Amino acid sequence: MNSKTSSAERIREKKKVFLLREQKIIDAALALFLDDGIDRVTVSSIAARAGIGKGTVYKHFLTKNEILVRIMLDYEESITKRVAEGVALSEAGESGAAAKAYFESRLARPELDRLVQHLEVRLGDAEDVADQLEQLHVMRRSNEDSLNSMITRLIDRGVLEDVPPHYHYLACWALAQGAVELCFSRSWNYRLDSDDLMKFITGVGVTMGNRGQYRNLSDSKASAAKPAVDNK
Amino acid sequence: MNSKTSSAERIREKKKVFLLREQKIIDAALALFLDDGIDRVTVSSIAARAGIGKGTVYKHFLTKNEILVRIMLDYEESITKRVAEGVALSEAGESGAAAKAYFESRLARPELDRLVQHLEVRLGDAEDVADQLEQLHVMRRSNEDSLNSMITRLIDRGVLEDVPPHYHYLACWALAQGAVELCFSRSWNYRLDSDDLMKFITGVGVTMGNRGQYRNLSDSKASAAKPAVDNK
Amino acid sequence: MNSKTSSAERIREKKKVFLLREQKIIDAALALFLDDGIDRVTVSSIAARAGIGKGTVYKHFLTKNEILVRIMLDYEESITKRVAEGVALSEAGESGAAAKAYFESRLARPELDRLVQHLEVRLGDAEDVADQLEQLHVMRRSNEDSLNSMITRLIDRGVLEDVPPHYHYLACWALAQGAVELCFSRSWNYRLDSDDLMKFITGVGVTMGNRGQYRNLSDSKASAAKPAVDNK
Amino acid sequence: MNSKTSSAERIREKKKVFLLREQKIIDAALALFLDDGIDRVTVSSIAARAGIGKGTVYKHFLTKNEILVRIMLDYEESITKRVAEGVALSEAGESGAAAKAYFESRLARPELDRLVQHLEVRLGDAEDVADQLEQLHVMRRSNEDSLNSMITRLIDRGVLEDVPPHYHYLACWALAQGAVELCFSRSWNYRLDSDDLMKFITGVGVTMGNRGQYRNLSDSKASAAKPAVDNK
DNA sequence: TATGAATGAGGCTTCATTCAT
DNA sequence: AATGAATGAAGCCTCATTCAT
Repeated sequence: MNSKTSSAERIREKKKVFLLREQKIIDAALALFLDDGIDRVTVSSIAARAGIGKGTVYKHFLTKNEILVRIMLDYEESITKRVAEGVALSEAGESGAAAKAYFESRLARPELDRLVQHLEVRLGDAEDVADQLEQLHVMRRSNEDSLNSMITRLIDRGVLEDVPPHYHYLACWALAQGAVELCFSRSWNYRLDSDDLMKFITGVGVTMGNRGQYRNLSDSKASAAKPAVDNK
Repeated sequence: MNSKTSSAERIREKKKVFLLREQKIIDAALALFLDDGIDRVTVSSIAARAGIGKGTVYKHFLTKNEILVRIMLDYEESITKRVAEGVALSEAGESGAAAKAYFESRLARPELDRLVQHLEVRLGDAEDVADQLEQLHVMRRSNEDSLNSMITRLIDRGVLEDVPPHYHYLACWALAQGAVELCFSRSWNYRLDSDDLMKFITGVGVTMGNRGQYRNLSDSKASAAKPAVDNK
Repeated sequence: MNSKTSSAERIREKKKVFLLREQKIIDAALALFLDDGIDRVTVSSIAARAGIGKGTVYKHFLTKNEILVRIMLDYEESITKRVAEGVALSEAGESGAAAKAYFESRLARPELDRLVQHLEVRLGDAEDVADQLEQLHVMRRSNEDSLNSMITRLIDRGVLEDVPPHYHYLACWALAQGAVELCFSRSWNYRLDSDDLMKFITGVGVTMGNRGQYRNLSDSKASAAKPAVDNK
Repeated sequence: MNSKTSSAERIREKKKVFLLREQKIIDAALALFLDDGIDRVTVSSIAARAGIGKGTVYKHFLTKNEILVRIMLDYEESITKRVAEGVALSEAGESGAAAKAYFESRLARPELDRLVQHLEVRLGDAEDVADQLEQLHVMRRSNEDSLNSMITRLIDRGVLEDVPPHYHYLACWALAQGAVELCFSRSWNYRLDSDDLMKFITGVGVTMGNRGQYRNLSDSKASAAKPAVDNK
């Protein structure tokens, strides 16, 4: 009996150690990606930073790519969670809460968000992690239904421009995506006050698509100059 | 006299052929990048696609990276040109023309715009081509002055939110950047009607930052929730 | 306790195997250099001759050049050791022992000595291995002090010509250097009896610079013709 | 008649121009070898330095190697000539004149002499210039007969040690060879007063092998210490 | 005749993955 | 179970030589 217990204990213990090490690998990889750039990270360096042997990494991940997707999945999960909270708030009446939550969560650690963006590009259509990538997309789309219904409601209430509901959150996604990239662009002189700048962009994101702002481009010449007035 | 002429002719002819071949290389590289993904393109494959020998590539470009920057510079040039036209229009009174030109030129060939974005990341801080990259940034910044004064005027006229002028065009940049990425994101179900979606986003871009839309996030709880109310 | 021992054993065993393989690489490189000439030796061929994979070579040496310096250092070490013994003998009274040891050690394997000379030239000022090359020179200079004092003593005793002490060992170095090259020169018909020839040269080396042999070249016309007479 | 003359003139003129250009190529190659090191010289760079096209180089030399041998042959010729003069002097009574001429001609431009040494190694047994290399060796050996008879006479007169005559000039060759290398060795601290040092070595070379200095190495322990005394 | 663009074999090096210990 | 030495495919770049103009 005792031996059984201790054996079960031991197994549980081992699993725990195993999981801890897995996390260690991911943390090491993440740190290296952020420090050195995607290109310069090798499986060797990850193992070294995690303080384990290179072969051990392959006990946890079948290929190097799996480490990458894992980082992406972990990140996406955290985003999804925060957005879900925002959506709940929105449905409770705060119309902008979802968008705000979305922006804030993606801009909370822009360097990480950007890394995930780039990892995704890098993976391209790697065959070995096709499944996990699909999983990632599923995750991202998981909010679509609730977003759609939320936005539809806002449209019905006249808050948002009456366009297909996904236009709104795709625009949001695009702006957030670009905002993250903006944090690291070398093409601009201003980068000091990025905090306030990000608040401005978030503000734009939260209100973008509000009624009265969408103009068909064909007549934008005439109307684009005066939307502020029109809204009154 | 005749011989002189023909000799000069010949030299000009050679230069033309040379430049044509250079363009051939760039086209081949571009096509491969778009078809196969950045990683899978090798100097060999570029040469093969261009129908020339591997060594010939190095008569035109000192390193592989130089091909990449060249693609970037060519693209940036076309963007810069179109934006300059838009800025001119804006100053002639059409307040949204600059932003519109910017969006339209970047969204004209989103796959190319995206490629350039990724090439830039890939290049990172490659020591060869550091100069050309700087040149690229200079090019991008070249519009800043005219943008700044244009926007300042719009702010003075009360069209745009009174924030530092660069907030406006950086937000624009971000949205365009994200919009491009959006075209290729596999995370969303809707991708059929992208034309109209892009118009919507362009519309957002053109009007973003117009007066009355920016709310300080510090009190966003209170205020962000109410634009919907205010609008009624 | 047993496990500890065996673990330590295993580590030691591994190190031994590792070092053996390293030696294998060096031996393979050495053999190839001597057989095929410096130019024709590639990392691939070294690996093949050592019976290992190309990549394995890079577990032991960071660059190809490091293999070269390693050969040089190993050789220099053996020379230095033998010369140090000779110097000790010299100081114990046998005035020519140092020079003799020097010549004998360099002429023991002239093909190897020559190889090292050429490797050094080939390395030129390769930036990798700059450190190791400096180490090599340090090693060579390490005997200078003891040589200087030894020779100074011989000069004081009237054995050697009274010139700056380093003249003597530099002349020695030069003769040895040339003697080695002589073994492989294709410019001369006689090469059969090289053993006896080398003894002759060694004899020259051992006695070169002994008193009465140095004539200032400025009046050599007059005097150089007569040492034969003087000696009688 | 006039046309014939002018045609012959023209041909002669052309040949002259052709030969001048050939010399230009050689000079360019030589300069580059000395400036940049053997490895870094390409056919392209030679052509550029000579101010002609790369293809033109191949009108004068069938392969790159032929340029190298040509440099070697030119140099050897100059040495041979000077030595022949020295030999003549020697036979006129100045016993050391040949050796002295030899040393002085080789040490006159040590960097060039060294270059030729290295070129020879680099060429190894290149098949394309095997003939010319043989020619080079023939040239070097061309003096052997006169050297042999000259030295034999000196041996008979008791000036030189009674060993096979070629021992003497091979030792000379070796010392000169080493002396040249010495000029460029990085292994020694002293390199300032090289002029005087070279005179010392030349002195050694001129008198090396004079009677009384050669000791069979088997009994060198006993005798090597006292030759100076013995000679008196 | 002089040219230099084109060629492609061949060199060095990196790194994801495997597998024997 | 953990390790890390071994592997070799694959990539970038150089340069002697050729040949069409």
